[in-house]
Amino acid sequence: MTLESKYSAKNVEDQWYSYWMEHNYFHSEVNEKTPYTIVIPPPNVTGVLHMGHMLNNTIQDVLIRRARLKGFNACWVPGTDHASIATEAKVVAKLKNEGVEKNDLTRDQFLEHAWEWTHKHGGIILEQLKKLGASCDWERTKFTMDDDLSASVIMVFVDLYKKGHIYRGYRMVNWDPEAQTTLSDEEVIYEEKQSNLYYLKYQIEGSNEFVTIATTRPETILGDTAVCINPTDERYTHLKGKKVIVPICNRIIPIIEDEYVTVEFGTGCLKVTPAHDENDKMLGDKHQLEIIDIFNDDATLNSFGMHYEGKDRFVVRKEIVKELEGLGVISKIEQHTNKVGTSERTGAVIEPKLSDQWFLKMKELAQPALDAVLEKDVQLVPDKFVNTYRHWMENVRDWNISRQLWWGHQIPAYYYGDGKEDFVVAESIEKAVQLAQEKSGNKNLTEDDLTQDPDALDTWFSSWLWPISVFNGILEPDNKEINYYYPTNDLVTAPEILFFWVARMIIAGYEYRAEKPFSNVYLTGIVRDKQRRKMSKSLGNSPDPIELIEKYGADGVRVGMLLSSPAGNDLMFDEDLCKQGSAFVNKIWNAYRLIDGWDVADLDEVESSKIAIEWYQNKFQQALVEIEDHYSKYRMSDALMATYKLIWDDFCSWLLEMVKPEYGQPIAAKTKAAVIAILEDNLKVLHPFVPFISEHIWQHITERTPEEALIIASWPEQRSFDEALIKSFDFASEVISGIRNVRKEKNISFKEEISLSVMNAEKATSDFDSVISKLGNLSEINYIDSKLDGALTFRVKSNEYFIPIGGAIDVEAEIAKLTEELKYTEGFLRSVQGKLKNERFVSGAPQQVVAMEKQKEADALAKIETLKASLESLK
RNA sequence: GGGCGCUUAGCUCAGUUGGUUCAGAGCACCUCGUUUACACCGAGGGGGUCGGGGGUUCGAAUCCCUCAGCGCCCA
Repeated sequence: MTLESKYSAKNVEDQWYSYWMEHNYFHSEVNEKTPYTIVIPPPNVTGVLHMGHMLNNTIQDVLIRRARLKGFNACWVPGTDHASIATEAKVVAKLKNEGVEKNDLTRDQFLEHAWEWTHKHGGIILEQLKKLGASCDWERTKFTMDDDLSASVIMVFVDLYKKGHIYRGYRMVNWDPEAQTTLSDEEVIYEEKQSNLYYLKYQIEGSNEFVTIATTRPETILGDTAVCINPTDERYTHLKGKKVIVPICNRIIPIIEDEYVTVEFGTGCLKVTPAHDENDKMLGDKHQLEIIDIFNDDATLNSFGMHYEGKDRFVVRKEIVKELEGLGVISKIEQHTNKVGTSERTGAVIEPKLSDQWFLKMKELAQPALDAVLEKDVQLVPDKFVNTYRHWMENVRDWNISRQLWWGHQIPAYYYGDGKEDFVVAESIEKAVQLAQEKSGNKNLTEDDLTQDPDALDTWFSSWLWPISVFNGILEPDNKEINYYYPTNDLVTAPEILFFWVARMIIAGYEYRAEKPFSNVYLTGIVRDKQRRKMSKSLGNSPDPIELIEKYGADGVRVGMLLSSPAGNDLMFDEDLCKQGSAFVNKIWNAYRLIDGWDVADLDEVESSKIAIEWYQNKFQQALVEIEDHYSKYRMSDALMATYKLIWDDFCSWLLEMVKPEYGQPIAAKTKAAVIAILEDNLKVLHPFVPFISEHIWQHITERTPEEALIIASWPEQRSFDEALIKSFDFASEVISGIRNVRKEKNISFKEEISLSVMNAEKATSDFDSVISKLGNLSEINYIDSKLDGALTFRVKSNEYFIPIGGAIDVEAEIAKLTEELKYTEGFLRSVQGKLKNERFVSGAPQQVVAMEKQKEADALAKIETLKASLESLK
């Protein structure tokens, strides 16, 4: 196989992804090995890849590939969820475009369109993940509306209902009038808005007196059923027990007293609209007020809106203000900033609305999930999220699981009468009939008498089962797959859905498996642009991931994503990071081209190569420990950076330069073999980050059978290493730097050989002399006892090095340099001695620390001696 | 209003129980270099009183208090 001089990511990546697929390396089956399992956070089935997915899935792929190399039975289950709100909204919009209204269709007709849409757009995102190199077990791809997963959802609903955890309640919900559905609290975004505070005068019944209330929503006065004052507010004592007349509709409503009212806010007098405000609802319940709902589902006014019937709430607000002004009941209008809830999905202003909803009681179910995290049975990474998690779980509210949508799992509740309790919950209509007959005592009930609840379940109500249901652990709780793969190991997801999804999965895990769903939760940051704005389609500030991959290669993009993504911290994405990633790939490529180009000969191994290889083998082991440590703490960017520096600095800049034969010269066969062996270990460590180029080079080194592919190779074995050898090399590298500096200062070309003499006060090992010689292009290294005249000097610790040069030495400059070094070292010595003179330090600090300070003192003294002697000889 | 967290080099961030020159890394920047793997390169270099103030300690980026700014969650 010839080697391309320019690395072409695209060809290479397509080639090896196909190869991996062809040999089914991603597939996992239950076997005797230890499993390592990840379930993908299922993206929206009709969604497309965005930067958040890129980050998230790169991390998962790094983890799964590493686990595979470490010999685990690695299984990464991919899939998608049905995203009921988002998908239904898209289908509705598409139909609207074609002139079809959702309400003109039957449920079945609509679902047909939705499925069509799903089949047409579904799974694109999974294909995109392949471009990234994701090594998911594609044979296991799941969708939350697959038959088995749907059956799991229904079964769980019925089960929880039977256990008394699910109930039906008439509650204030966040109504999205545009999507015409309920949103959970978490799907509502509160935005600060500039609005008006209107002061309205309500006439006191049987009097000419008025009372003034303040409101931001004058249109809701038509739903007012009381006015509330604080019982301690002396301004209104005389109003107690009286009634007021609501303007326009002239409804007579009571004045009630409650400490809830803030005396200082507005006029200290509150209008109460129980149907349209959460707090007013609370007051309404407490004081048994009438509830008057003035809105239709699309937020236009209903018949209670009188002459405004059919008009939108915001239109009415403007018009009613005019009418009120005309009536002379507006006393003033103030500017006011308040927080307005808007829909995360449609952006519409949320309308609080009372309706019948299904709720899941959370308190009891949440307890084991809370304990699991507090006891670190489930570990959150980074653990700063534990506090947030605890706070949420301790104050958990019941989960509203109804959505007024068709796309999703229809709630398995069947109504057979008009009474509040005239319903049953069952897996199928047949069972429902049976239950309904029993419950009603009416043996004549048939399927035709039953109406299924039209609402669908919240999408999270299916994805909370994901780690169980993908292995069919709900329907067949004792099947061998669930027993083997569950609990999974790591979950990688965004902190935004810690409560939506992660907490609920843990809850479901304990409820249905009596066990956690995963051991570790790695919470990634949010991908933001340079201006710290969250990347989003609407802002148009997100690069197209597929274009990025085409430009920089998947390996390059993976490195780019990981370079700056510490766990839980937001990632300020910058294309330059991908550039850096592809530069790294390029570096690896060229290093291999160099090695590959060496001609071998039956030569003795040269001294410098021998020691260089020995050094690198030890250095590699040291790096391996560090990398392992970073992985164990899920510090992915640090693990990558340690690998990056190992390859770029230690392998390329040092090792290869040390063993590189002169141009055109052959290399000892033994040396090349050793370098190749080292390269192979490097490739294994690189593989999780840059799977494509590592496999490509691996396969090029020699002919490999499918069983020998890098993707299923074994991670390098951890062995002990010689730290002293590494330290000696560090010393030698300082000597080499010293030589380079002298060359640079004096403009001595690298091609020109020079001689080096050393006064070895440190008794440094000569093991690396051959290396110093080679990289410094030295003609010789002399060990001497007295100073060399007419030479340039530099020092490493207390060793002094001399480079004789032709021509005069600039004595003044040398003296200046030495004086500078002396001054610095003396200052350093003073600070060290200051510590050592302090009795409380010597007695108080640990022995080790004191010993180190003494060593520093000795080193400094030795160096000062060297410097002084040099200065003396120059004078 | 309540809770949690953050502030270290131009940028993005490490810095584990206070103690190896601990003030670091990568990028960016500056200088030099057409050495035959790589200019997506090589060799060097500059740059921070660790947000301000106070305290504990022999010793503080690290612990405590306080002020300022920012972010997130909940109400």
